[in-house]
Amino acid sequence: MTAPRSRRERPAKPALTREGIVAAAVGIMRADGLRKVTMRRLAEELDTGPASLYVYVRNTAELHAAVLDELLGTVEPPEAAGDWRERLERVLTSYTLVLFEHPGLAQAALMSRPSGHNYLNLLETLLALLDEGGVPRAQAAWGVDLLLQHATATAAEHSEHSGDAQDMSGLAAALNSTQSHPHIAGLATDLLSGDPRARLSWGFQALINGILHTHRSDT
Amino acid sequence: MTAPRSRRERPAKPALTREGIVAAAVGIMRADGLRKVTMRRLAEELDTGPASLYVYVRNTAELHAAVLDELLGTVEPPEAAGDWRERLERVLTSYTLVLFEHPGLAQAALMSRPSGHNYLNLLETLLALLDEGGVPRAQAAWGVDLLLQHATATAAEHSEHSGDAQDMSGLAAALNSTQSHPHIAGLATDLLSGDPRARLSWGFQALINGILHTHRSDT
DNA sequence: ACCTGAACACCGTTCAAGT
DNA sequence: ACCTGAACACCGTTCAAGT
Repeated sequence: MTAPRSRRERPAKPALTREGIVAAAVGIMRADGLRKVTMRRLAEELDTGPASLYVYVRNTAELHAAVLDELLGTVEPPEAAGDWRERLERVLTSYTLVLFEHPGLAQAALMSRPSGHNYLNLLETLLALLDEGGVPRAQAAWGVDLLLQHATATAAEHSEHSGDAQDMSGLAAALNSTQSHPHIAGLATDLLSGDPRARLSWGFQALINGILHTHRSDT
Repeated sequence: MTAPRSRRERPAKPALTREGIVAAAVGIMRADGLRKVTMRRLAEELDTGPASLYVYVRNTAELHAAVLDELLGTVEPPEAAGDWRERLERVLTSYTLVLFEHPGLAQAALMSRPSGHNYLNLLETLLALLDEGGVPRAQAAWGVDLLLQHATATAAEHSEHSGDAQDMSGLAAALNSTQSHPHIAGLATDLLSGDPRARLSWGFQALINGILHTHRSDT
């Protein structure tokens, strides 16, 4: 007979598992942001020391990668409605919006060549849509990277725009200096122009058009 | 008469200036990589305490941005030879190669909406080339961001590919699972295929084609 | 004004030692 | 095997106090 567990030990200190660790990491991220997802904070949450985590996780980068893949599970699958371009843009937009909430993860995604389960599903979905659109295989293979890179980088850019006046000063100065930077000055309004959603959408369309119409001379 | 400086004080502890600080930071980066460019290490190099640097630099992010702009001074200006597309690709490739040496800076560039002097010169150059190519102004304004984002993100991806077997395992598994991920499996070779220079070049061409042929419906 | 010592509040990772 | 205490080697940033 095993010793009866006292009901007083509230969280009952569950045994460490990789799943439990990743779940706790996701929890911390949702509560306090990715920056607080550190080995030490995570260990504290799990009522142990940081060294214990290294049995299940190689390092902080791998931990962040695992958290990323978890989040990727919430990307919406493509609806049946619309042609392939519309559906492609919708999936990519959903992916981008998921990362928008956690720009730190987008940074991690950029660096880690993700290979998690949910990431692979997303990749498969995108390739299927490109195939449906009749995009030549060689172009689709390289093009899908372009699409994901744009989405990921756009989300990563959304980090703490720490910039106050400092940020503006450089570009603003150039915008007014018709002398030294005529083209920048001439496009003043448009360079900074507005609606991020419209920009993102145009970006995807430009990318799709480019992928569709740019042959790979090496094949 | 000022006190004669002893010849023995070799580096003579030069007075702190923003320029001197940034120069020292660049030196550390070239010697030991961006990761070692920390306030504390920099202070040590300048024979002072970290607190002193905050008179000249708001924080670490701003320091990295300054180092980035310094490096951007080494991007090669466009040659006269070739049509606008070739010259555009050459400038962008030069920019990418400069960042390849220091992926950490590419990461910084992605996040910081650079606004340094050398960055603005680069932006002006790119816009001039797009204008020469007859790219409609509205498309050029948004397109230039797409081009720089691709270059920057590609360089940023070049960070420590810490991945050994771990990295491969996920994608490799999918490549073989014709069942669950037929499109990935079908493109196995091409998804990972080779020459980064060829990929980068094709990427720029696809981007240029897309920018050229994708109207902005909001104008 | 400029500079600094010292402190506050953290990090990742390793390793010998325990169970 | 799994887990841990303790240590090693660092971080960024602030602030009261000095010159």
